[in-house]
Amino acid sequence: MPKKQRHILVTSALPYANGSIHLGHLVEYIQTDIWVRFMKMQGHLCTYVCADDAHGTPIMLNARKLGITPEQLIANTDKEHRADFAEFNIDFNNFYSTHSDENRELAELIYKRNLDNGYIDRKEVEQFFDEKEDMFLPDRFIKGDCPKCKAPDQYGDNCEVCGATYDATELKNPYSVISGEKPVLKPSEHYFFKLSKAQPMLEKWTQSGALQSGIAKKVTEWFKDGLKDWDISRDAPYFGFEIPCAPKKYFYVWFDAPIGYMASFKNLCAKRDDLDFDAYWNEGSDYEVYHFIGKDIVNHHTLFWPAMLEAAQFRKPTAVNVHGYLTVNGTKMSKSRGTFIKARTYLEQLNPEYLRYYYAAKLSNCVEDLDLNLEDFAARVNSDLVGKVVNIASRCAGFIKKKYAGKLSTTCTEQALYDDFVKAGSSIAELYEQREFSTAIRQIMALADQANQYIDAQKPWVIVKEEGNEQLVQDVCSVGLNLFRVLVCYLKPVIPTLTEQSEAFLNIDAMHWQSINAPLLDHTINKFKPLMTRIEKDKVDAMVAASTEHLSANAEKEEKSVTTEKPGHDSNSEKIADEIEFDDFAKIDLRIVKIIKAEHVEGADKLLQLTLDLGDQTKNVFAGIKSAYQPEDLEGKLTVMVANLKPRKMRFGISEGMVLAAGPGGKDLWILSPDDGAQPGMKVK
RNA sequence: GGCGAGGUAGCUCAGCUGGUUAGAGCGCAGCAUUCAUAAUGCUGAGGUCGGGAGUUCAAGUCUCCCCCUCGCUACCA
Repeated sequence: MPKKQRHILVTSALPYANGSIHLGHLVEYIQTDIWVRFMKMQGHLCTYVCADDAHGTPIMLNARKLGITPEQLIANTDKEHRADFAEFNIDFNNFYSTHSDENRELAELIYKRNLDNGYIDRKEVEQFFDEKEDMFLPDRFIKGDCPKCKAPDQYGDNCEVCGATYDATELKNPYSVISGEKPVLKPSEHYFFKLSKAQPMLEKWTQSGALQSGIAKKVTEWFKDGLKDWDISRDAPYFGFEIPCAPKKYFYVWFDAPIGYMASFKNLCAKRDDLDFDAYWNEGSDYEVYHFIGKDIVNHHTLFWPAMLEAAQFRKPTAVNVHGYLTVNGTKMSKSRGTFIKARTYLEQLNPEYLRYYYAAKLSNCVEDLDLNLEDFAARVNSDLVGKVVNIASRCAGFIKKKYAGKLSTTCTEQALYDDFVKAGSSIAELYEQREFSTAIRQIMALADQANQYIDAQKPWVIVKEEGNEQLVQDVCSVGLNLFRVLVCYLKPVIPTLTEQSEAFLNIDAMHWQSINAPLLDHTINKFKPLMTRIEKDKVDAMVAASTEHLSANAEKEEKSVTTEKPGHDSNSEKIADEIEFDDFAKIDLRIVKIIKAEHVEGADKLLQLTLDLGDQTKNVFAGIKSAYQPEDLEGKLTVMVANLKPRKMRFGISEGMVLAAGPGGKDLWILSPDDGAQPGMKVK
């Protein structure tokens, strides 16, 4: 029965135009592409758009390094990305760029409406500035020593060694990655999107069923402390769009990136009569819009983006579908292990449909990570696709071709079996729609087993030897090929190329979901050619070898420290840290201080606020020692502090250093005290 | 430290609202078969369902505690 045709717009996250597509990216594009192909097979008007995310400082600087313009850089990347996607059969209806006229117009329009509706604020902020390069530095372009574990050369947002997150201004010995100079703090006026104003709407929308339950729950955490306004401007020089009426101020790349979804679609609408931009995007539209994204950008798509849309009187997404990360052989992708595999490296060795199938066989609608176990990958694909599915055609085709001139029987002798296969389609369709691909695949493979069992039970290779069985052999093999046709139809969203070749072999038109309702009878097929060959281990090995980068000893150590050891909690078993130079130690200015005031902090469970006398000055320090000390017990005591620790903004004020204490925590915590005679301000050395 | 997700056969994973001897595929062992790209079919071995306690007539499935993995987050200075 014909269902109502739905109008569906689907997007995958925009790949950044500063790097190559790798197998991690492909989880998302393959997941989305399968879903879209399925929807199209159902007869819906489903449109899949994407674009390169082309703006931002990294692109600007990388272009500069290569001695080309950012426009040239993104044009090169565009070409590369398109080629990779095309070979992986990612069938975008449009692949565009955020650096486009449509995107500029839409970004300006959305910004203007946001402004008119009172969602834009201006505030002065202090940021690191590279005086030599004459530019403000994003977090990733400032490095320094981790304020927590002191690991050198850490980025301005978080430490890859100990995992701490912090503001760039907290880094010790900061330097600009671009010039190497020490950055200075400089004020600048920034434009903010008032996310706080959208919070009531978001609290409702995020719990309305548009998100997976796990994601919806996580999002509620962000609401607890109130949403912070979002900085959407960057100062020149910046590769992006200038903000209207704000010279030298540019839209932050993350502001115009999601607008790129709309821009790509708008660009497509101009080329197609059957797509009306407004019908999809105007407030109150009952057409469907879905975003497929990874779990790393949930906040952008569940908070910023719907808020921007709401504040610009556009409709919000129907749903945001989040998937997990890819791991390879059970761990994070790693360059030194050769598991950071680029799309192109894969394509040089292996058939893209292998990967599409393997991902499909493991994807569900949950946010769980997906593991590409390379051994399992080969075993699974070889067994399922080559051994089971393709084998059905292969073992029947010969008889039909040789003995019956390629002609299938005029009747189906196993109508009940065939009908079972057709019936299974509704459950499989439901699973595809729900993005439960792994379950769908399992059901399809169970059918493939049944088909092989049927052929095995009939043994056409035996009966063919007896006189008078001509019709029976033809019937059995015709049933086999008809079952094969159903299987391939169900797999079509996953392995479109194999399906296409099968359609050519079966001599039929491109299949849609209803094509297999009745078996092929009295129909001539073409010669069978191997549809898919097995994955050879050498190819997988070659791919890993080609992906293996031999890192410098230093980088390798860094990578190791990320994946293995974490700081232990048991103080007694804590290993002595790596050896340091005296100079490293000398950087730490330890001083004797007198606690002249100690008090409780309103609203803090663990902190005490200490006022410390260093002789010639006093410092304010928040210390997490409330569990072990009463304020009155501390006042008047001498202790030791790190006096040159960079001040850190905490929830309750600025902390200008730290006092030293030992112990596992809780009540077992002891601050240090000097022997009698030490005076406040004395340097500890 | 808090929150979330997860820990089920060698591998990849199913197990809904608690209910008979815990499942599938792959791998492995044996048998059959040789139409098919060494493909297929049958049979079998393999798990104290992360650990412990509890609720219950009954727990992989519910509660509590603990351990491990992965995220996010913090009063981490």
